[in-house]
Amino acid sequence: MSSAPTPIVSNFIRTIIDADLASGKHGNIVTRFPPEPNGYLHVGHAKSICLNFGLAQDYQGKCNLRFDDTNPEKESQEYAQSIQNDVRWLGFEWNGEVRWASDYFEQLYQFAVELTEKGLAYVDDLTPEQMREYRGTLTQAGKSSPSRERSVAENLDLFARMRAGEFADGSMVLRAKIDMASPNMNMRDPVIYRIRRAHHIRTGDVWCIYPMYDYTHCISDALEGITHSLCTLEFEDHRPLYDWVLDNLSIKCHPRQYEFSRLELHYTITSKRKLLQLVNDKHVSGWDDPRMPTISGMRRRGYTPDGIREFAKRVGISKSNNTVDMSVLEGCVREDLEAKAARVMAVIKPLKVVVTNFIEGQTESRVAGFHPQHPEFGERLVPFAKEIWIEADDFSVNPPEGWQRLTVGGEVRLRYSYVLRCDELIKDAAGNVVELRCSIDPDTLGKNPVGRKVKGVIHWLSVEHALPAEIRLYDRLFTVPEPDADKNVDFCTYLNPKSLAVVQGWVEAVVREAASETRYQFERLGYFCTDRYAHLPGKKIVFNLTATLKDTWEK
RNA sequence: UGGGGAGUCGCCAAGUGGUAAGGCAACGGGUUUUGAUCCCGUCAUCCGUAGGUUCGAUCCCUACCUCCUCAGCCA
Repeated sequence: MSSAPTPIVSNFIRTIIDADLASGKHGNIVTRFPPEPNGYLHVGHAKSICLNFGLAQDYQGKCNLRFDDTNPEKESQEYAQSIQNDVRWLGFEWNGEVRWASDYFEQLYQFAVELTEKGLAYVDDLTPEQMREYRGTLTQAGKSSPSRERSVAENLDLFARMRAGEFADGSMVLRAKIDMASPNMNMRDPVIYRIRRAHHIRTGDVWCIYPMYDYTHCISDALEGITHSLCTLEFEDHRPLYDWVLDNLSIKCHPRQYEFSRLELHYTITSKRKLLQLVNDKHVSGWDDPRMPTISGMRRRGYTPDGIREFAKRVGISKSNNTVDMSVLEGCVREDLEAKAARVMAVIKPLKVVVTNFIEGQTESRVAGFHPQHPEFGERLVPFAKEIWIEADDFSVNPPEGWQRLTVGGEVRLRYSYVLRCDELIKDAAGNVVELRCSIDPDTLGKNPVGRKVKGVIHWLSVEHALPAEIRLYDRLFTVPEPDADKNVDFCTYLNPKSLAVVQGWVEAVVREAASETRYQFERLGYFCTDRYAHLPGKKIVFNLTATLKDTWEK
C-alpha cells in the first residue's frame, strides 16, 4: 500500500493456527477456497479469498482452489473460468492444479458404499413432501422413515441401481443414518445422494446421482489434506455432520472446520441469486457492470487488487455480525490510487472561458508532473490557449460563504498556469451562463501575485487541444443501506435510477493512447479508469468513474 | 418456546484476572498551484444488563436482555 500498510491483526483463526503449529499438530497449514461455479465472485468472496490465500502466504502453507461442482443444474464453465480469472486478478495463485469435487465422484461413491455397509446409510423413497413431514420441526423430534430399517444388502443393491440409472429422478435418495431426534436439523438423517439426470460441466452424463454438499465437502477437504476448513457462520450447524461423516469413514485425515462471519456491505447486495436477477432483468449490463459488487465489476470500475486486499484486512475476521459501509471499500481504493494513479486534467461539465488578454492562435505549454509526490511518474506538457474549458461547477454567480472558486470579479489559479480573473459573463436567452470573459495576470506563472493571495485552484483544458471523451459516472446501485432487509419488498424497488450517468467531457491529449484499464486521477474530480471494453486506444476514449476525491467542502 | 452462535468507541476489531491495542470515520491545527495528499493533536473511568466470586473482572460464575442462524433431494 501507499504509506503505512495496515498491520496484521490477530483473529481467532490465527490464534488456532498458531496453537496447532506450536503443538506440532500440523507442520504447515493447507486451506482452500471452494466456490460453486454457479455465478461470479463478489466482494464477500474476496474476503474469503484474502483470508484463505492470505493465511497460506503468511504461514508459508498452501491454499487450494476447489470447485464445489455437485449441483450440475446451476453450474457452468463460464463461471468456473471467471472465478479463476478473478482469483488471479486479486493477486493469488492456488496450490497445484485446480481441484474439482467432481474429480472425487468415484471415491465419494465408494465411501457412500462403505457407510451403507456399516449400516450408516440407507436408501429412502419418501417423497420430498413426506420427508419434510418426517423431519419434524425445530421444537419437535422427527420420526423414522419406514425405509430406515432396510437391510444393508438391500440398501447396497438399491444404491447400486440408483447409480445404474434404474430409478427416476427424485424417486429415491441415500440418507445418512444418524438421529431423527437430534435438536440439530442437519443430523436428522440428511440426504447425501440424490438422483438427477443433468448434464455436468465436467463429467457429462456419466453420473445420474450426485452427492450433496455436506457429504462432499468434508471428504474433499480430507482427500486434499486440508488442515483448516474455513467457511461462514451459517455452516456452524453443519460442523457436527462434517465431523460425523469423517469419523465414520476410513479416512485418516480429519480437517477441522471453523466459521467466521460473512461480510455485509451497505448499499449493495451480495446474494448470488439476486445478483443474477440484476443481470437477467437487465438492470445492469452484466456481471461485470461497474456498479456490481462482483470482483469483475469492481475491476472494471477501476478498483485495484491492492485496494480490495487492504479492505479485507481492514474489516478483519471475527464471528460477530457486522455491516461495513461502502465508503470503507472506496477509502481503501482511494488510498491505493492516491499513490499509484498518474494525475491528469479533465473537464466533465464544461464551461467555456475566453481569455481576452491572451493572443489569438497562440499556444503556451507548461510542464506538469504526473504526480505531486512522485517525480518518477514523469511529466508532460499542458498547453494553454485563448479559449479554455473550466468545470461549470467551479463558477458561481452568487457564491456561497467560503467559496474558493471563480465568480464575477474574482480570481482563481488555473492549475499549473496563470491566475485568472473573471471580468464578465455571457448568458443565453434563457439566462444560463454560457461563457466567461476572463483575463490572466501575466506575472503569475510559477509565482504568486504580489499584494494579494489567491486561494482557489481550478483545473482546465485548452479547447483546441483537449480530447473528447465519454465519461461514465456511477453512483451507488441502491438508494437504501439495506436493499434486501425487508423480505416482503423486492430489492429492485430500491434500485437507484441515477446510478449511471454518461456524459461527454474533455481530457488532456496525453491519454489518447492509454490502454484499457489505465487508471488516472482527474485532478480535483476523482479517480477514473479507461473502460475494459468500450475504450479503444487512439480511437475512442471511455472512462469509468472509480471514486471521487474526498471532498471536505461539501455543504 | 429446541439447537447453534454473537454482543468491546459512529463502523470494523485486538485484548487480558491487575486496572481498555489498532484501523476507518469524526473533530481541532499546520503544510499545499488538487478544498486531495501529507504532518501534528483530540477521540471508550469503560467492555449488552443485573447480581455474585475475588485484594482486584471486560475477561470466572449465575440470571436476564438483544441480535444472527437452522426444518432444500441448494451450496
